[in-house]
Amino acid sequence: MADDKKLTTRADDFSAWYNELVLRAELADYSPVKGSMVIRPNGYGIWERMQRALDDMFKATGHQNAYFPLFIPQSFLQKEAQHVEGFAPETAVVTHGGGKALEEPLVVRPTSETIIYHMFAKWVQSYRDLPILMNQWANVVRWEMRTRLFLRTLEFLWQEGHTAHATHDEAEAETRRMLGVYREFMEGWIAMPVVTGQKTESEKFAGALRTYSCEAMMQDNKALQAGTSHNLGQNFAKAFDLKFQDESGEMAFAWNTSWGVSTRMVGGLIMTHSDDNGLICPPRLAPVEVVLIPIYKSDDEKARVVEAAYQVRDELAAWTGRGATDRLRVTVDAREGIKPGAKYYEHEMRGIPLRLEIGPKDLEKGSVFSARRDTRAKAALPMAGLPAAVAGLLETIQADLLAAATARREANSHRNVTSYAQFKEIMEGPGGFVYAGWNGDPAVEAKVKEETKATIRCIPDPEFRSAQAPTTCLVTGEPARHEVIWAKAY
RNA sequence: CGGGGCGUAGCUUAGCCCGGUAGAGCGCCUGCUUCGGGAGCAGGAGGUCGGAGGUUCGAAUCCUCUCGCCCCGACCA
Repeated sequence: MADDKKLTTRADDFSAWYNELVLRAELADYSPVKGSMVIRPNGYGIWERMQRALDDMFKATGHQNAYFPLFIPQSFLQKEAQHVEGFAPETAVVTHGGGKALEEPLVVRPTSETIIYHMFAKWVQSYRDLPILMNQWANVVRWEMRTRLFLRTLEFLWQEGHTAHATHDEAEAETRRMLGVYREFMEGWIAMPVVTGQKTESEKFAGALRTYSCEAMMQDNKALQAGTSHNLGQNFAKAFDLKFQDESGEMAFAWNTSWGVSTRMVGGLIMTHSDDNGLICPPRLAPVEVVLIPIYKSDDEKARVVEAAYQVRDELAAWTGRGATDRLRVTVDAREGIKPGAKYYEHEMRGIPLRLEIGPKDLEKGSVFSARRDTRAKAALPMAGLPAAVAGLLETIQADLLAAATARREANSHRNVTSYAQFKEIMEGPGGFVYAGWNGDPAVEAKVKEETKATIRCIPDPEFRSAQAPTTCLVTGEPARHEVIWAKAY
């Protein structure tokens, strides 16, 4: 068997495995422009399902979609000091249009705070105009030096929520609410467990008061920041003159929040679940949940089996037990000239959660043969009541993926690390999340990053903290101000 | 931008050191036999050897320049 049919294994070279998987599962491909990628239908289908689920959740929490322009006057970016410092180095700038030099260059948005709060300022006069709860689905451009399919590309797709409130507390509640929405989505749909928490000063968003994030652990034990939610305070409101008259007639600056998740989550999905045979996609996000493969020898068998396969497909697709709008997503792979085994490998590479085989023996027994993508467990399923059984199996797969990923994360989380030497050993060896005390000094973060490449991923929310809070700083031995999570990150 | 690899058919690559008819595997097309874990046989299509210049009777191969890609680092969702 030719080696080029197999992926590089995760154990051999995680990075090569990831790249090969993305290309071979036809999720994405390199484009002619360095650092940009084409998202192919298999990958875009996952993104579309992510969008739909998130969009429903945003609407359910009172947000409306809008769309703001791609081009932002360069001067806008400069109005908030932290913001320009953070983003100016990585912007693409348009200097010419229609064959002429522009009077003012236009920045291709790296994020849209500036233009959105400029517009909000036009729309808000009174406290009665607040809150504004808005979201947009858009592409943004950040001129990154080193890129990686889905994880970091020059251009990427995301959503950015932007809100304006009358009070700090309301903005803070919104910031936390949306972080919770992200967590619910990541765990419920991507089956990717996350630790939520607050970013340190050095890791927070440029221009924010506070940044919260969802941190996931990939199979190489590195952390992936999968989503962020920012309490922007009044920083942008002051920069863009976003003011309102409050109930007592006083003028006040609004309080803003912004929050975003991107196509990077597709990379997170891949690196959370997949194996050396290819993609493992959680059923709820899989464009195709079930593939049916007819198996036959003679022409006579073929006719019967293929017909039965299409009947089963129709029966599954017509089933409304999951709700009328959430039908089972099923296809039949009746291609001729390709042996069943070859089809198995192909669908496994592409991550279809459940395979059903239908052959003469199954027809005789009134059953179909099922094979799970995640565990590769196989079992016969009776034809009677098949839709409910399939739906149940898919739910089991979804739940098992989350459980397995959570168990893996916990197995690679270290909670009783008290010496810096021990910490270094972990970071040089297996890696993972290290929960430890920190004295709150940014210089310590910088030193540890320099020496081990690990950074503070977050100050975890209470539910993630250790039963016994660490009392001393991992590095200096001084009293700890926070328990933090250290890890190498993407 | 620094370090390390690499550009030969759609993909993976041999050939390069030592210049002399561009080869293989996979994939693709046609036909027959196959079909419950990557099928076999027969026939076939597919190449400006990344690009430009130079050396030479002759360059995939030697020299110079150049473009691009991947990996590692600094930066980041």
